[in-house]
Amino acid sequence: MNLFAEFHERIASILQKIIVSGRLPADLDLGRFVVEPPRDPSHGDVAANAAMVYAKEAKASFANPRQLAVEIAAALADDPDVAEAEVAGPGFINIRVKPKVFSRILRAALLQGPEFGRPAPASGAQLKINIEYVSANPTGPMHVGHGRGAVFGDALANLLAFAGHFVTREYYINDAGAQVDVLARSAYLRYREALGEAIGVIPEGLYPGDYLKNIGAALAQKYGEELLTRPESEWLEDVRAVAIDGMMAMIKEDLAALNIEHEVFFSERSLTRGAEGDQVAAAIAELRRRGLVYEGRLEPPKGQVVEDWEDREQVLFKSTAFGDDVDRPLLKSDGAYTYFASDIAYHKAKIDCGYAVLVDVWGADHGGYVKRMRAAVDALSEGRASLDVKLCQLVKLMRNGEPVKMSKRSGDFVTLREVVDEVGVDAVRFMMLFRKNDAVLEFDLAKVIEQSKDNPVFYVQYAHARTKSVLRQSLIAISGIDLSVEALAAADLGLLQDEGEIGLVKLVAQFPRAMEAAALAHEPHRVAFYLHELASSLHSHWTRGKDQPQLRFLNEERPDLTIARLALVRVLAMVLASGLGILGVSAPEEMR
RNA sequence: GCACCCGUAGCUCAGCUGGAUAGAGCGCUGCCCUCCGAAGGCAGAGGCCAGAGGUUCGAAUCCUCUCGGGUGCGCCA
Repeated sequence: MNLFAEFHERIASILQKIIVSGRLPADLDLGRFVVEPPRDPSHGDVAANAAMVYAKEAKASFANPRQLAVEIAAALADDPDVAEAEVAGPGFINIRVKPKVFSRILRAALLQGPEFGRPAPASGAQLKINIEYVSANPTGPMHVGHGRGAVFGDALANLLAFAGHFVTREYYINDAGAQVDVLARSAYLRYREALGEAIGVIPEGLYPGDYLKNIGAALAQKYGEELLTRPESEWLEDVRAVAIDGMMAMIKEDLAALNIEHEVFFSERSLTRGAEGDQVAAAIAELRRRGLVYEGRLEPPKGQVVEDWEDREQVLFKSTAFGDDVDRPLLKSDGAYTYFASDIAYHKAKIDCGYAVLVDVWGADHGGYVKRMRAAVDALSEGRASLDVKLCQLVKLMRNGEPVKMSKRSGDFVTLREVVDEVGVDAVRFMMLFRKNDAVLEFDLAKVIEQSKDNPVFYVQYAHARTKSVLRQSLIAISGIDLSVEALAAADLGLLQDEGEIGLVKLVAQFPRAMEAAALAHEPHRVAFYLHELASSLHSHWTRGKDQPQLRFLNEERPDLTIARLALVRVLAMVLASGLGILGVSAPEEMR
């Protein structure tokens, strides 16, 4: 039940009648106006801009937007839910709803529980969505930047699932490029070390991290000294496989520490070595069939020196036909596929799976790659699928306002795991979601564990704990009280008349709309900000009970009012828990 | 040189796919605990929304240009 969506429908049907009467054009797009909570509460509960949006189309029959607004408002006044509908400013329609509407919403929220805010399945808006995130190279442990993409992708997946979509969480394993060969060589060195050899300093060009020692040991365990005497060409493949498996196991552990679990791990290597043959070749052939692949030359990039530029004829994808800046090569000079070619095949596989929406979560340093990827998806899907690439900006790790030194020395950097272990999952997840994905994030290790109002994680969790505290308290203070959903739903919710209570109810009424908007925009941070606002409103109302005891939730002289208030408190607890659940952050019962 | 992202209070950031007098936290000033959890709240000061044009009933939001910061620019992934 979404109050604002309901009024959008009602106003649309009023407009429809005006259309039938011939005073508005028949082809009017009734989705263009918005119905929203007004920023200023004195403007009422619901505001619509329909009259102004259609001012141009209404010109023939209405002298000005206000006149159209007056007609709409007059029609709305007959609505049994409307207490008052008036026209303000250049043509805003401000609606004040009857108290029973809020009682109804509160009751619906109680009865729907965790389902509150989820669009009805009948809305027909469910999409098959694939969201690919993390996809860190399997060559080392994840750092904090990876963590941001991981948390963002995971919360977005939760959000889209909450919004009723069919969501698949996917990880693309870059196990085919040159860097996994480097990984294999690095692991081989550790293997020799594990067998007792003194390997000295790790040579330039190999991964130096200590985390490879385990892989070396595993190799020694599995192969004994067997690989020592063989040439690289004979051990590379096996060592690589073991190393990649080991790295992926490590990455999965790091993700598990953040409560993240992917459903699909898609191997880049499988695109060319899998059961389905060479899917990259197939994808290129597909594009070629559509006349989007040709042999040609590229200009060297201007404004920067490319030392070993070799002007040669190459196989190009005509991505400029889909908005890219230049056409992109599909084959390297040695004849192997470019990474882009593999990625085209990978996205083709997702499209062929029937996904209507593809979401890729990347680091901001891959921004230059977005246009060509979207071009490829547009070319291959022919409108059946859309691609949204979400770029996550970097994370600046701080401690008490001072940047944390990231030593460039061999493999010595702050890992994601270290941060999670230090401050906890909830703090990491919430803080990374309390910022827009494309804004640089300052992450202060000291502040996120501070238990005060300037730490939004605790601020919101504390609000939830407080609601639970009241419910616990009520059981002690009022003997025989029934806190079941059914009993609370039967309360006379019209007794909630204090402005603080009404403000809270109104925020609850906005929850479905806020979640829907966040899902539509692919912006989970909006969930975090909604929760922060709700928490703030609760804390504020709570403190009013200090000076005005009659405002406290528990009022022994007014059992009917107390039950109504507890119904509100229970809904608040549920909405907070629901929102925190989308973010993947826990909702503690108490925080003493 | 080109493309993409960012520029909002002293600091860190929101601003609900164009709405009404631009918001929050920190910091600063002054307040509120015999009382459901003060890990909280209230009040005040603080802004040419980088700048200039344009689009329209209406712009922090959309378009163009300028300035400033970041990222990237066949064969790396």
